Amino acid sequence: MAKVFEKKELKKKSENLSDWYTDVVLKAELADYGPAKGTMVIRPYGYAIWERLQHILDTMFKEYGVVNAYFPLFIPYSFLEKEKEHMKGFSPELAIVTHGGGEKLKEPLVVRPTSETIMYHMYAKWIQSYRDLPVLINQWNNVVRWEMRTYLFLRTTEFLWQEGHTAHETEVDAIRMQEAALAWYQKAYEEYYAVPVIAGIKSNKEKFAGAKTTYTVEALMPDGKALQGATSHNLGQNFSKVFDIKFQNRKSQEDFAWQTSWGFSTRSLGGLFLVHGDDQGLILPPNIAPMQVIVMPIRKSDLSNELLDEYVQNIKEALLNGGVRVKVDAREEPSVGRRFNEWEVKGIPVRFEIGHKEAEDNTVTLVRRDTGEKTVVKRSDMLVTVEKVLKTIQDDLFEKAKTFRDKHTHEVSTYDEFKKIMETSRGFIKAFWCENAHCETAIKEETKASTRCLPLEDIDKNLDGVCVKCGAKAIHKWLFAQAY
RNA sequence: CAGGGUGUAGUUCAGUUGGUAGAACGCUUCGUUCGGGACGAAGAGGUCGCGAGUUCAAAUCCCGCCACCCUGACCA
Repeated sequence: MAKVFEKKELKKKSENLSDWYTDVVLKAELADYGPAKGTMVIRPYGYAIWERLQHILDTMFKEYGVVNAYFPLFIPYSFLEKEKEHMKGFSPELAIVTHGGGEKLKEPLVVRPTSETIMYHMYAKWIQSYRDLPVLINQWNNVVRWEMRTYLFLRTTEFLWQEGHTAHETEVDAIRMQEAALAWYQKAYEEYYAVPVIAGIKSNKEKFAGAKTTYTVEALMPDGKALQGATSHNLGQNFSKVFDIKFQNRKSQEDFAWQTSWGFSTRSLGGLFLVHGDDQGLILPPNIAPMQVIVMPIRKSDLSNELLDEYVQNIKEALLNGGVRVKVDAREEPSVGRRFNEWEVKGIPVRFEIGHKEAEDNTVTLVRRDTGEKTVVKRSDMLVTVEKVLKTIQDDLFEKAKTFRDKHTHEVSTYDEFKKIMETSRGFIKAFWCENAHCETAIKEETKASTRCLPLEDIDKNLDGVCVKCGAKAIHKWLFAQAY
């Protein structure tokens, strides 16, 4: 097993997850605190990760036929009031502009917490006929929700996301869209973030304000709390009826559009960082890492370094041509040990150490960030080996996270077991629930665990059980956890 | 909003009974180094969170305010 070099200044993940998280986000230069409360600056390294994710999701959206657009940041206050549930859900966390240009506004403007209302106002103008459908529009933007307490990436006053908003002829079409979005999110988490998720449907209490149903992907964090990774909503005709999105259908009848909305935010990055890091810092899965390989030339002052530099350049070009995202760290300072540490904190999956030895032997020394394992690789095998190692790291990280998740998923049949787990290791709990909101609220108050979802794979199972809380008839095992 | 904590150099912090500002790391320059946080020399850097007060004198004492962090309720 490879030697592990301890970080002197970094807080230990193994001791306190939340201290470690804050520390690593700042030291890896992912983000910094903004001057106004609850705001966050996403620094270039953190933003590069977000840009990768944007590219990945955006490609999937476009293949499906979703197009991008941009809608205004400001929404007339009255728009929010139109859909009752939507208003009720969002009113406590709205930022409202009351003055502009030195004058009090006649109608206050809401800084968008989400764009259903303003987009659907426009959709009503654009949609007349079934021939205008479907409308599949996404926007990459920022939204503001005035949270009481904020946390880097996981909960900030302003956050970045994409919000897809669609209108369809039939509910079947809408549900197909809703499911497609959920599948994209699952894929982003599992294949790129290497974070296993459970896809399911939200309870009435937990669903999006104004939605008919909400799909979610839920991930388990190392402290046993769950992160709602992304959501996809079937809005039914709730919004089309209040925003008057009417069209004439194929039978020449007037009908309201069937709608969906779906979103994936920078919160997901918080989950990504929490899941994979260790006491040495971040570990980024190769598929999402902006830099997959960091090449470190190791110079000698008593030798000419010309050949070494040339060899390093040659390696870099070969990697780039092979489609590997690579950066060379040829800085003279600080010393090499410190630079190793910097890149480890940043979680670059693979490091190449290239000194005179490697340059002479036509090799590279390859070091895995996740295991610390060092191997000497022949120049001729380099590209194939790197690709293999990157894939192995990606798979290993996913498996490791999945093993943890499965180990911390408990099926319980009694409320005592339920409470005991919540008091100790936490994690996911699968238990029968009668689907009555009273029990859901009581469980949350008593154990902090809320329903996360009814896993999709269990929806069609009609089991014969009793509610873990009240003992009434229950047909589904729901997934519970304390939420982030 | 409630509870806890903290505000002094870029960062982390020390600063005794009130006496006029310190350390470490970081930063800059020069030189020697580089296979796991190197070393030497020289340097730059402060409205002690803000306001009012007590005092000959306040980082230090009193009063008020503000900001941020952590823990809860809310939430993607």
